[in-house]
Amino acid sequence: MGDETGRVVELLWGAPSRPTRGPRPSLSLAAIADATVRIADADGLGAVSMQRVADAFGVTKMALYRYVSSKAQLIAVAIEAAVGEPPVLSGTGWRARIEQWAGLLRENWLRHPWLPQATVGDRVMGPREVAWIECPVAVLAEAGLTGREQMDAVLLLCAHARNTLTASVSGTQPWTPGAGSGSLREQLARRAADYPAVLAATRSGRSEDNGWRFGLELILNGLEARIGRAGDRRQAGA
Amino acid sequence: MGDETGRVVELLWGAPSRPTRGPRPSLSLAAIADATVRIADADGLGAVSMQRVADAFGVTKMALYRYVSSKAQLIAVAIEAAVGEPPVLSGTGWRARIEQWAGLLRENWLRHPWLPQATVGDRVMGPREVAWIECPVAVLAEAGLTGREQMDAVLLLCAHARNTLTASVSGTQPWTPGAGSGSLREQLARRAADYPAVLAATRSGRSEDNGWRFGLELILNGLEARIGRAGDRRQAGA
DNA sequence: GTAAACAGTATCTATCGGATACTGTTTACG
DNA sequence: CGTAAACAGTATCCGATAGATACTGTTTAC
Repeated sequence: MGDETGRVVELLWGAPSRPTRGPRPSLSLAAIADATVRIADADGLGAVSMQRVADAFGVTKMALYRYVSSKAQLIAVAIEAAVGEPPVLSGTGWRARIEQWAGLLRENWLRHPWLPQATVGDRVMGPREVAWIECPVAVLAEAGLTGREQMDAVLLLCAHARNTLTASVSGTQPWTPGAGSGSLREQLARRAADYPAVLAATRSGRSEDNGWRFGLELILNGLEARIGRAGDRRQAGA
Repeated sequence: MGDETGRVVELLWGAPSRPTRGPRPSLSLAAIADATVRIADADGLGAVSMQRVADAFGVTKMALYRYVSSKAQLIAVAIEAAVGEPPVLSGTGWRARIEQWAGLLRENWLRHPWLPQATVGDRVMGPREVAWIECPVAVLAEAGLTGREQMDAVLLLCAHARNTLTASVSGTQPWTPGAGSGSLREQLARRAADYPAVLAATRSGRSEDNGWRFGLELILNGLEARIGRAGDRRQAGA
C-alpha cells in the first residue's frame, strides 16, 4: 500500500511536473481524466477500461501509463475531475446550509451516476473532494458539534446520498412490481405468510426519490436535537 | 435482464429440483455457496473467481456452471448463505428492538466484511435477506409509520451500517495519521489554509466505530420524533 | 552536433467470465 | 434386461482485461 498510495497522493496533490527533455506529451492528465469521466457518464464505471480511454485519443492503451501508473489512479483522477469545484453555500443558519450542500452533492452525483459507487471504501481523496467535505464540516463546527461529530454527520449524509442513488431502478427489488412471471414480488406474494410487513409496506411502491428527503430530514432533525443540547451545554458551562 | 433475473429468482426462491436420470451431482448449491463465503471471508470479494471456487472442490470451473449460470448467481447464493437466519428480537418497545436488530446486522456484516459491498445496487434478494428486512419493518409498522417510511427508515439504517463498515481502515483518509511522507494528512497540513475545518475536526482521529453509534442514535432520535407525531395524528384523527 | 531523456508502440503474459463440444455415467423405460 | 435419453464433469477455445517489457523515434540540454 505504501508505495501505491504515495504515488496516488503525489498525482492528486503534487504540483504538475514540467520536465524539459524529450518529445512533448501529446496528452494531458486533465484530458485523460475528462475522457474517462465522459465514458463513465455514458456507459457506467464498468465500461471504463484502459483500452477504451486510449481509443478516445487514438493511442495505444500503454501510452496512458505515461500519465497514470494503474487503473486505480485513472479512476482517482476521474473522480477528482467529476466532483468539480465545491459549492459556496448561501443559506442562513446551519440547517439551511447543510440542506443546500446535500442537495448540491446529490445533484452532482445525479450528473455522474457512477460517482456514488466509485467513492466507496479506501481511497485517496483529492483536493476538490476534500474541499467538498470541508464546507459542511465548517458549518457544523460553527453550529457547535465536536470534531468527531462533524465528520460522522457529514459522512452519514454522504452515505445516505450514496444509498438513495445506488438503490434499485429496475424491477429486481421487493418494492418494484416486476415483470410478471419470475419477479421477486411474485415470490414474496407466494410466501405472503412469511413476509406480511414487507408486502404491506411495499404495496404502493417505493418513494420516487428512494427515501432521500425522508432520510435527510430525519438526519437533520437528529442533528438539530444534538446541536440544541450542545448549545445548552455551552451556555451552562459559560 | 428479464431472463437473467428470472433465473436468479428461481435459484434463490424456487424449490430445489430433483431430476432422476443421469449421474449424481458431486457438488451441491449449498456447498458451493459455503465455499464461496469462505473464500470471500478469507481474502475478500475480489478473490472470488470461478476458478478458485472450483479449486476448493477439485473440479473444473466449468463444472460450477451446472449449479449456477453466471458469477452473479454465484455471488447471489453466497450472499444468501452469509446473511444467515434472521434474528428474533427480544426487546420491549420499537426503539430497543430496532437498536437490537441494527446491532445484529452490524455484527453479521463484521463477520463477513465483504457483505456490505456485495449488497449494493440492483440485485435479487433471497428469502433470508428479505426476512432480515421483514423484522424491522414489522416493528416500525407497529410503531405507526407509513409503509414508505418503514422501508425508507430500514434502508437508511442499512446504508448507515454499510457505510461505517466499508469506510477506511488503512491510512488513506484525512482522519488517519498516515505513514509519514506521502500521506494524505500531510498534504492537508501543507494546505492548512484551504482545509481548516477538516483539519481541526480530524485532529483526534476518527471515532473507533466510524460513527456507527453516533449515526444510529441520530436516526433513532429522528424516528422517535416522527413516531411521536404520527401517534399524535392518530390520536387526533380517532 | 550529439547523447540523454522521454513519448508512444508492439508484443507478451496471466487471469478473468463464459461458450461449445466432448466423454463417461446413471437410470427410466421399452 | 438392455438400450437410449438425460445428465455430470472435462477439455478446449474465445475475447476482454490489467499490466510488464523491450523497442523506436523524437526532442532538447549541454
